Amino acid sequence: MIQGRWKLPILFRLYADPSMRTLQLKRDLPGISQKMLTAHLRELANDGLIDRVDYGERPRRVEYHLSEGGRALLPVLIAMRQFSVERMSS
Amino acid sequence: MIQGRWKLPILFRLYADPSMRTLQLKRDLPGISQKMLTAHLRELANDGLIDRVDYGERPRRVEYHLSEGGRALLPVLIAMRQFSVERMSS
DNA sequence: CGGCATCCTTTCTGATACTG
DNA sequence: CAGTATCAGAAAGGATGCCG
Repeated sequence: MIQGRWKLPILFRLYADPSMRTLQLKRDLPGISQKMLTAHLRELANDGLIDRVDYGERPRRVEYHLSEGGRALLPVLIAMRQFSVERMSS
Repeated sequence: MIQGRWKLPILFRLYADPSMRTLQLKRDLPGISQKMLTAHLRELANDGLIDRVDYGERPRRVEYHLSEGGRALLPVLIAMRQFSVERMSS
């Protein structure tokens, strides 16, 4: 489920910020393409890790956040962050 | 570092069994090809997550195990396993 | 604004045959 | 036994233009 160039960056972003709009995510993930952003968001949603909320407004407004199932992944993200911290200081 | 079809399976295997020979790994990872096994093992070793020990015997004997740096990844693996358990039962 | 469709390139993976 | 080399197909990723 987390295989993919931007899966973890997206999840970490939604971990830091509970609710993000599409364009916000795009801005906060320098280098990601529109295509991969939507593709990965769709996959994450299909896997039940994130929720997608379309407010049906004009202009469109779509928000993403970690789902309940996705929050079960938090221990993994936290452990990953800890790992990266340890790795930097060694 | 864990991106790749077999990276996590390999790491979990070395987590369960502290020392594994190449052919053992191949046997315990049904479907992996010789190429991907050695490629991934080399990458994991280059990233400092596993140690590779070549005993220089004939026939050859090469063993792999989690390195000290790789054991720093254990909390991640444990959290992942917990996640998968929770996911199954829901 | 958010997303699709298309095209193109790169990367990844697997099958097979071969070496010391 | 462990690893390499080569080839071919599949998959992933990026750039661009278009739509409601």
